[in-house]
Amino acid sequence: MIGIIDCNNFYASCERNFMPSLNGVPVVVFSNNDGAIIARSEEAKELGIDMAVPIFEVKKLMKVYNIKGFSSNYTLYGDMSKRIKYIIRKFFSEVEDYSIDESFVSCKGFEYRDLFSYVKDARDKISHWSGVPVTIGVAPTKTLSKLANRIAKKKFRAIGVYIIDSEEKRIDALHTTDIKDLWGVGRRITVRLNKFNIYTAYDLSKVDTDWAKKNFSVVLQRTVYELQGISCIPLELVEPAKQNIASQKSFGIFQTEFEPMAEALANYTARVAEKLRRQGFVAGGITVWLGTNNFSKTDKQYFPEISTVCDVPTDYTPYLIKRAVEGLKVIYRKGYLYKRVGVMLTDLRNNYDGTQNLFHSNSRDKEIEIIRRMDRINRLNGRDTIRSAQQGFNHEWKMRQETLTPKYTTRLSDIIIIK
DNA sequence: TCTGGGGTCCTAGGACCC
DNA sequence: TCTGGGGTCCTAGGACCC
Repeated sequence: MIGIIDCNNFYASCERNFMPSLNGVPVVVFSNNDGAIIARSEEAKELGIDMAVPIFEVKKLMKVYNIKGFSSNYTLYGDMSKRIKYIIRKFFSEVEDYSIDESFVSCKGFEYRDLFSYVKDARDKISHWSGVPVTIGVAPTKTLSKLANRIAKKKFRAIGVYIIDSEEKRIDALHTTDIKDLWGVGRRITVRLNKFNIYTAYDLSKVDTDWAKKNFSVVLQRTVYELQGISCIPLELVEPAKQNIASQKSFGIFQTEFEPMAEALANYTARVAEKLRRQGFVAGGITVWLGTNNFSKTDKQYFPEISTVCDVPTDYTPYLIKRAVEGLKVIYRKGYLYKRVGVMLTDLRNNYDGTQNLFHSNSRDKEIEIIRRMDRINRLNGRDTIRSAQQGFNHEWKMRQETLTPKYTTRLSDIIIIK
């Protein structure tokens, strides 16, 4: 049996955890740049606030019902996630951290005790100790455990646990689930499946698995097997090495000129390079892209992209910034209203994999020393205390975050002392 | 006026190898 | 005049996830 532990309304619950006055009050969290809704408390859902709606469409509604809205605070959510996962490991020894707010756990070996009371106790303690309520679904496969979790949220909210442990419960869960709500079936596949008269998880569980592979893909074939109760998506207990690290952000206001965008790009590159070093990787390549506002019906659209290979795989920020800005120079055109710029470090490998380029002088040792000291100074004195000149100081492009809460758990200056 | 960001996996087709 | 078969690797694009 496999369990999925899912935090309820995670971002909204994190905000609420540090502001008890928000209990019982409708709360929403905005996407970066305060653009759209990405999390809602139960109360906000009941008031008809949908997921991914642009803020300007619900501004009125928010005012009328006094819905509290917050800019997303990923530093806070990331740290809360770490704490919750630490607690989860007190109750389950085999855990796959699946996303910021979800973990799959193995319930193998629990046949010898009362599975329900063990999971229920774990659920209550994880919720209580972390301050973020969680729900647990348990079933023979990952896909079915997701269904179980959904049922727990919809029908057994107060209990917070649902287990599919009989044929009867499996069939019932399949009948009451629409294919569009299935893990692994998105918008496109839903439309195509509907054309074959497949509307519920039950319909899909009845199709021939070879047919699913032939007409769709192995991905859908696996989903069909999993719905039938045959597990074929295993728990991944070891986190696979990252392949890419990327950063893109929308500008607070449209940009037209090269310089401010190069400045934004240099800053995003500095961020991904830090992340790269923290994880002990070097990057073999770098990709840069630009984009106009794809929602506009009247603006000219332009979404260029360029990929280059580093001379030597590296984690040296000044080099990466130089390459990124060179790339930007190639794809930038005057005359567009730009909405975002992005950068991705690709072809990641361990930094002890010391590939050397025959035609480059061996200056790597010096770079390592420089970057090590820079990271140390910035860690002690704050990010970007030492920065590349290209990163600038103006930052007129920076995203909107008008209702950002403090980084309660991670930044010294934000910790509130109660006397 | 105003619409997020960071990832992964799969597939088909082309280039290339012997 | 007539020109194979089996395989790998890479890339772009599509689809999905939270």
